[in-house]
Amino acid sequence: MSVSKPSTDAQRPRRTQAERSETMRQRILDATLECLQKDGYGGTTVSRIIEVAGVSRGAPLHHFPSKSALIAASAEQLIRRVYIQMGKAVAKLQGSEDRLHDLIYSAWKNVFNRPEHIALHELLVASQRDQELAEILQKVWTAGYFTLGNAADHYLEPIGDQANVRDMMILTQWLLRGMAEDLHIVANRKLFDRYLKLWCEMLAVHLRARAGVTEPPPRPPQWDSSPSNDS
Amino acid sequence: MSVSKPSTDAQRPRRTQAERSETMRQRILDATLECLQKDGYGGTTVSRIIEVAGVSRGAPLHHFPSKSALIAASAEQLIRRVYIQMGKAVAKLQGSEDRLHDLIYSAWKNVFNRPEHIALHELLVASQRDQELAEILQKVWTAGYFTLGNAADHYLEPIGDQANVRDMMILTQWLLRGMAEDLHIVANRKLFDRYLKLWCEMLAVHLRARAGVTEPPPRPPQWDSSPSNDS
DNA sequence: AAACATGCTGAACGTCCGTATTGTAAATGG
DNA sequence: CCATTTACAATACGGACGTTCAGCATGTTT
Repeated sequence: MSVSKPSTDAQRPRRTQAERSETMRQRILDATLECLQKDGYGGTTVSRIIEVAGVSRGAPLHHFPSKSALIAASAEQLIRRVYIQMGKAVAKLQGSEDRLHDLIYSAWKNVFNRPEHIALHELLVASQRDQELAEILQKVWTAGYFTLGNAADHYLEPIGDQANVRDMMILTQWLLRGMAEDLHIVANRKLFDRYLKLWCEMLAVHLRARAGVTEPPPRPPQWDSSPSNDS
Repeated sequence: MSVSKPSTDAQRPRRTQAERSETMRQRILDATLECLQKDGYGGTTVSRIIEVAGVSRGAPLHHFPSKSALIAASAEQLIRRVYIQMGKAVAKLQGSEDRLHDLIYSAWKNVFNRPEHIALHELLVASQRDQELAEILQKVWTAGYFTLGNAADHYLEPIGDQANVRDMMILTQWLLRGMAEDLHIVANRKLFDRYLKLWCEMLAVHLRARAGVTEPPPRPPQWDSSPSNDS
C-alpha cells in the first residue's frame, strides 16, 4: 500500500526544494507502477495512484502535465529498470556449466516471470491503442534484442551454419512472453519449468557454449544510471 | 460501425418474440466483440456498444443482467468461433506437401494473426484481474491444446523418441501469441514470416509428416453448431 | 527580515461510466 | 378482439473519472 515513505522527517525538517520535488516525483512514479502491476492499466486511476503514494490529489498533475504523460514517464522508467536488471543477471553467467540453460532461465526469472513484467505487459497491451505509448514500448524491442541478444552472442555460438544466435533469442522472448500470459490460467507452476526445459533442449540442437569465455558480455551503451530525463 | 442490420424489415413486419429477441441478443454480442477488438477492453463501454449495435441504452441490460455478464457471454462465443474456425482450417491439410509448415502457418493466419484474436487477447489480459473471466479463458487453453494438438498428432509424428508432438504445439501457441503482441510495434511484416519459417525449421528437427495420412483429423466433440447457450 | 517563488493540498467542476426506472409498441393468448 | 405479457426505447441517477484552481505552508532570494 505504501511506497518508501521518507524514514522519519523529524530527523531532517529542511530539504531543498529540488530534493522535495524529486522524491515526490519518484514516489508518484513508483505508485503508478505498483498500480499498473496490481490493478492493471484500466485500474490505474489518479485516485488509486494518490492513495498508494499517500499524496494529495493535485500532486501528480503538478509534476506531470496529464495522466498520460505520467503513464509515459512510468513506462520509460520501468523499461530501463527491467532491462538493467536483466543485464546485470546475464552478466554473471561465466561460471555456469550449462550456459544456454542458465541464460534462458535467467531471462524467465529476471524478466518475464516477475511482477514488474506484469506492469510492462499491461503497458504493451495498452500501447495497441496509444501511439505515444507504442513509441515508448518500441524500446522494449530494442532493449530485449540487445540485452538478451548480446549476452547470447557472447556466451553461445551456432552449431550448424544456418543457425543464428540472435534470431533464436527473439523467438525465445516471444515464447517467454506468451508463457507469462498463462501464469494465471494454468495452476501447475511446474509445467512451465518443464516447457522451459524442453525449449532449452530444442535450442541446444542449434546453439552451444563458446569455448573459453571468462569475461562477462559487454555492457550496453548508456544504461548505467541516467536518472530519469524525460518529457 | 454497423453490425448486420436486419435486411429490410418492411419485407417482414411480423416476427415472433423469440426471433426478435435472439437477433437483438446476437447484435449486442457482435457489437461487444467489435468494440473489444477496436477499442480494447477498457474502451468497451456500454455507450460504445450500443452505438455500434445501433440500439438503445437499455437493450444490453435487458438481455444480460450486468455488463460483466455481457462480456462473459461474448467471451464464450468468441472462443467457440475462433477455434471452430481453426478446426476447419486444419481439416484441409491432407493435400499439403509440407504439412508441418502449413499447420503452423494455418494456426498463425487463422487464429493469432486475426482481428478476432485481438479481442480474445484483450479478454485474456483482463482475466488476470477477473476470476470469472479467468475461468472462461481457461477454455482457450483446452481449446488450443486439443484443436492444434489433435491436428498435429494426426498429421505429424516425432522423429526422435523423446520428442512429443503435443508439447511442441503448446510451445507453438505461446510463441505465436507472443509474436502477435509485437504486430503493432514492428513495422516490417515480412519479419514475422521469416521467424515463422525459422520456427518451422526448428520443429522440423523433431517432427515429420506421418506417411499415408489422407483423412482429416477427427472433429472435436460438441463443437459444431451449438447456438450460444450460456448464463 | 521581508518579499518572493515554489511544492503541494484539498475542494470543486464537467464528463462519462454502469445501472434503475418508466413508458410504449409489438406479440401472445383467451 | 381485447387483456396480458414481452421486447425494447428513453430518460434519469449516483458515483468515479481526469482536470482545474485558489490557498497555504515551505524554501529561496534580496
